Amino acid sequence: MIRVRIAPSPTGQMHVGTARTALFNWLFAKKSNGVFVLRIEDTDRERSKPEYEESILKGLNWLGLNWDEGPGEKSGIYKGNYGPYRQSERGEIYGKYIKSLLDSGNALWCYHTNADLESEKTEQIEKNEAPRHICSRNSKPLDGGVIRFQNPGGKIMFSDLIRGDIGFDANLMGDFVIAKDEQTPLYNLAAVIDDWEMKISHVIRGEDHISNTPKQILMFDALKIRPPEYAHLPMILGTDRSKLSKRHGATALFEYKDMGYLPEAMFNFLAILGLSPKGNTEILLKEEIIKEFSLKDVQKSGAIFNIDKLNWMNGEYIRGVPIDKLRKLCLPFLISCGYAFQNAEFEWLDKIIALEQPRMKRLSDICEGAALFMRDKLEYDAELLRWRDMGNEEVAESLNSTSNLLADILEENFTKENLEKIVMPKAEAWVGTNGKIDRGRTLWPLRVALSGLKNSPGPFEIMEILGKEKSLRRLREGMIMLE
RNA sequence: GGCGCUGUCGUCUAGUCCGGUCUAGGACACCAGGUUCUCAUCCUGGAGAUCGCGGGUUCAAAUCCCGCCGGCGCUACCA
Repeated sequence: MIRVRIAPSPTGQMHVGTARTALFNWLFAKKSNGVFVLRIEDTDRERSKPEYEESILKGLNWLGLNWDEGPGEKSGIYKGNYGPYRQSERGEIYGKYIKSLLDSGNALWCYHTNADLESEKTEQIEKNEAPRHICSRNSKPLDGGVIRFQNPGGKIMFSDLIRGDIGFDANLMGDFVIAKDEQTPLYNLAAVIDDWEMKISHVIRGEDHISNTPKQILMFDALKIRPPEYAHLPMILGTDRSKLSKRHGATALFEYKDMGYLPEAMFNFLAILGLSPKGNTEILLKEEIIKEFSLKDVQKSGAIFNIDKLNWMNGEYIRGVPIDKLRKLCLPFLISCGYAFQNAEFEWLDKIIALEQPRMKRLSDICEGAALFMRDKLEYDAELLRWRDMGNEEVAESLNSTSNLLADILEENFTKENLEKIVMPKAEAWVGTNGKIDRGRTLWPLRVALSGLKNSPGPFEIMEILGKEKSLRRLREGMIMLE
């Protein structure tokens, strides 16, 4: 039975790296009909915060990475997921193992002072040796103290599912600390115990854990239990190739949600970051991603988080969303930039959204797109109305004649098709000295007067949404600006 | 410093195990042309990688061997 886990520590907002690790674990589990477990590693009581745990659970939920078991009840806020395992609630289990390690002599109390340890370390570094502390039973018992693993030394080898054989010299690691006291294990011990207790078959985690692996294997051996398989994923990098961090921009999953990225796009993007799909397309359905997933195909080197590609991919996903659903997704963004809509206005809003859809890379782009329809008075430079070598009077004349044409159309016939049928013949009637039709003489001033923008959707689409009265008013205002 | 991981277009990668089919393929970004004015979408095309560097083996190396260099990670009573 394949059993995997994601074991984040709630010491910050959910990171995209954590999301990627979770995704790969989830994919591996789904692919092999296994079980995906969520374990909150909150043994560091100082830094762990409930709000960060919530960020993790919600983040997993947002991406659709549901976990398959947990000690708690299925809870409403996480859409029917179980409460997570928390290391802070498993002290008794750890205590049992720590005691057995102490009893068997595989671990012992160490009472060396920080100052002693520090000077020992400095000395070792000066001698170009690996910094490590080897502790013996002769240390003088004082208050405080920590529990150290009695490192038997030797060579440790393990076969990484992504990188192949990796070897370490255990003698270089010294007697590392495994617990603060008999109830409080540190990360490495807690992970070993939980992975065993939870029958985890494969540990799929970030590359930054490679050097923890030999220590964990040593403890598995001391406990006479079998270690899981390991797979270490490459890191997600910032543009300077260092581990993705805040100075590179957004690192929290929810920052991306708040910027208007769709979970489906994020899922797809994260899933192909560091590997490449077989076909020529990288836009893949969730089912296809699961079907194609294989740890063997995962790249070994770190991958830069390429925001350009995410933007493109998000745009692709936005284009695939049905309008009524896209409206629901856009509404919060519209509200946050100060636009409110009644239910009765949704039909009208939908037209705007449909128009902006091919232009959007992020949901937040809808604000800018909707602005030209929402504003009462457009503000732009009259210069913008001029097409090529046209003078102000020519532009005003163009606007005026178009305006006259439009005035004869009934309000209910203000549709893109109708408007086009009536205005286009005028636009095509103007032929330059070179014998070429110059539609721009009609269409450019018209579109600018309607939108106030250098770049915008077409004039007919805009007019359909604006309606007759508003459209004509904007043309008048344009003409006034030219005087 | 020590230990470990890693190195193909700007970026993500295919190819490396089993050397020739690789004048190195795809995706994003970029550039150009086309599609009713601009933008976006869409379509077509283009540019872009002496396969980190140096040796060696071979008729033949991105692919095998050796050396070097670079990048990153870990080096906590954090996880």
